[in-house]
Amino acid sequence: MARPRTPLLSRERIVAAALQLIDAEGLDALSTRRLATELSVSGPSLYNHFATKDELLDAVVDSVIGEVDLSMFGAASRPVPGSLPAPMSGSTSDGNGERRATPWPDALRDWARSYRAALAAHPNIVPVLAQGPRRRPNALRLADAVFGHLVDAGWPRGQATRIGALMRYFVTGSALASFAAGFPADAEVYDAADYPHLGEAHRLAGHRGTIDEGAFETGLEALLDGLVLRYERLAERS
Amino acid sequence: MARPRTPLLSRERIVAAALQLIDAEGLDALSTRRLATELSVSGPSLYNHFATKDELLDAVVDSVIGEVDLSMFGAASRPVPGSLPAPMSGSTSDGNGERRATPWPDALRDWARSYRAALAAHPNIVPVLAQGPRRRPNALRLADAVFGHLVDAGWPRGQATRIGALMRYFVTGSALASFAAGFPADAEVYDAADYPHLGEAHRLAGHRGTIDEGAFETGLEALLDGLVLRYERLAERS
DNA sequence: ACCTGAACACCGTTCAAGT
DNA sequence: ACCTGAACACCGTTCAAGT
Repeated sequence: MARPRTPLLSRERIVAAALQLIDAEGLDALSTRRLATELSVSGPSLYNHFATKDELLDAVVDSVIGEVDLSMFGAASRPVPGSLPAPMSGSTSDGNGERRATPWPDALRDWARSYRAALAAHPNIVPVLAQGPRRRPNALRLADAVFGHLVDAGWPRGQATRIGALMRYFVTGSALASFAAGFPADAEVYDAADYPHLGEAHRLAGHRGTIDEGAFETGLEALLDGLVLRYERLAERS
Repeated sequence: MARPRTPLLSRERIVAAALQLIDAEGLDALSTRRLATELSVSGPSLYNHFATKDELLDAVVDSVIGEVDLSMFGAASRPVPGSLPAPMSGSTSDGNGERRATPWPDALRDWARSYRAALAAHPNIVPVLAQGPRRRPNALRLADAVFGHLVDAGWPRGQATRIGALMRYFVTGSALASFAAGFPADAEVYDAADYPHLGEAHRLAGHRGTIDEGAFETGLEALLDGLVLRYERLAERS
């Protein structure tokens, strides 16, 4: 066949197929040869669009991060060329055309939920994603939006950095793997002599959705309460 | 050579070499053939000691979790056969020989720090470890100790489960990857037009130790403050 | 019981060749 | 520019053979 008149592949098509494969069968199932087969081309064809498998993975990760809503920070959530700019819902206009920024705890809460939802939809790729923004544009935009909003809200830059970090810790940790599903459903595992308090642990996996979401929400609200406390102490000193 | 009089390998030696390889060169560098070479044996030899590579990885993960201090919960931290039982430092004896359990926020704080330290020493294996306890004895002991302590402290079982989960989210998230090191040290990356607030981000990687630890400590204390608030509300209602 | 080499079905990546 | 098949140096795992 050699070169067709209209290209068989595109970066977008490759990224979408890769994500689908990772979601369905895990990170280990993504091989360049398998992916190529899925796309009905030969293995080496992919190298016309990505220099290495790592570069492809970077693109997959950034496409997932692109799904995170950043509008509460007054930023467009997606830098995809040609896409419409998002409305500035991070600031609400009052009757006089003035803008009020979303209070930072509310912005952080909404963002964290959207962040978790985007990642939890693709848990198998979270280990790659957690490596940080690196040179991935959507990940850098996310970091920029969070940091900028916190600084604008009055947090010192050093504190704002730490808050961005600890929020990422919590969200990526919660999306990396289900807590409840980590406990085998087989009651035989939990020998009372070895694990006296895990007698009911075999029931956890059956409720994984509610347990994981409950833990995330409890942790998120506790974290925000603790940060509000620190913010108030900050104000007292000035 | 065939079978030697004294075995060349043991599970312990294999696990130690595997962890060393993962720490030094990453999870991808661990191949059964490479590991065998490191141990001066041929590839298939490992299959006399572990049924699969996954089983070997499970053993590596559990050896890391075995390093986590659980003594603040009044539990031995390591179930290794033949090891001495840890002192019951989770309860402190007073002058009358009575035992007082460590207050749960203090126990949780000490445990979280030890947990993070153990994982942060081996970040490359955290994605595997975050899959949950499964059938790994040290991981099950850890879950048992945390849950038991919280329930004994008066937390309802459902809440205790969620707290165990959200603590794991935060600790694994913080150990999975450095926040600071995720930002390239190259100032060229942070185009002011695209990322208006990241003008100093290229300096982050240089301070990775202090930034990551500061974020962890801030998040941990905020989380504990938020949980104490909830614990007080719990007491009010009864 | 515990090691070996040979073998099988895979990998990521390079490269010359085709249009 | 974009695809192909052949090739290279790797994988995890099985298995018959050796002591």
